[in-house]
Amino acid sequence: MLSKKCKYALKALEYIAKKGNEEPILIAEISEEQNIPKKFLEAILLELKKDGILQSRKGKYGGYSLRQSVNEINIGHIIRLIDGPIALIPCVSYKFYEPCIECEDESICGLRNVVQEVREATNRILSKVTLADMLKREQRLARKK
Amino acid sequence: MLSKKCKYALKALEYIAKKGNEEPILIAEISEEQNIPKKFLEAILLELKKDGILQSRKGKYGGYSLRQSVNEINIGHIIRLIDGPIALIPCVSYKFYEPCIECEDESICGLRNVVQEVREATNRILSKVTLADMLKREQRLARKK
DNA sequence: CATTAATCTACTAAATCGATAGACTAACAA
DNA sequence: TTGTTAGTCTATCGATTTAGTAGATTAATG
Repeated sequence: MLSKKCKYALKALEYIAKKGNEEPILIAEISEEQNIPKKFLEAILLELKKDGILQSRKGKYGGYSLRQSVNEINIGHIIRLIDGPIALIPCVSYKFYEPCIECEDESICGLRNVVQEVREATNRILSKVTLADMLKREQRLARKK
Repeated sequence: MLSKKCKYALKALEYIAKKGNEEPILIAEISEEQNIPKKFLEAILLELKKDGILQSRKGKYGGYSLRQSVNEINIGHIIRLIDGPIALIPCVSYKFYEPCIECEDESICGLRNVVQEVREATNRILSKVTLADMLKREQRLARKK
């Protein structure tokens, strides 16, 4: 399950993306509009900045804005950044690979074999979806109503 | 990520399945052979029993055995039983559905739309894989080596 | 230099995870 | 009918993670 932190991150990114890139947006504004605890949001935005997704300016007329384009920002990447591995077991994860302690020989592990398939399927989807896509989906869904 | 508990559950089931269904198997034996803390394993097997997957007998010649056939025991079901939802957000889960508090209208949520796709893909795989399949995969992988 | 707004450090409450201890109960056998 | 065996139930515990708060600090602007 995605953590609240991760959902907050995605909502904040959506909010910033929707407002366009003219001028920086205040943490306080995002916090109020999206109902995210301000102090918590600060930490989240900072993480996104450190990863190069956002940029910020201090002081008056300061705030946050996108550093990457909405087409570059990948949803799977955000999830991994905030929540860590998406894979169900670490021994099938590319980005967070770790051998299972309990497993003597992962090359013959049946569970690993199954979970690897799940991982591939998940990745096939997530690797393609960007922030721009998510916004498009939102518009499409709204039109359908 | 799957919890240790869940991996223990799957390993225990594999162990019981491999030994065949002649006579009940002791918690102590599974614990030693699979390196699972005994007391922890007790709780796990009990859960599997309460769900109807295992059966048990107390006292001498007692122990645990499969109640369902290896073809009936679905891996996704075990994961959901022990760890809860597999879906990345509760609002796309069939078994553990819950609306997102922060979301006003889930029918137009872009994230939900993406995660729903992931869920479908995951489910397509997991709904087909049984304990028997996992054992077969193991044998196939071992032969390939 | 005052104001504004992001950044940094530190802390806390609650929940979850992994595990353990010990009393209790059912099955069997002598 | 009593001792032994082995699963069941209740309770607790330490460590870690999650969600959130408080307050001091730093940088940009006017």
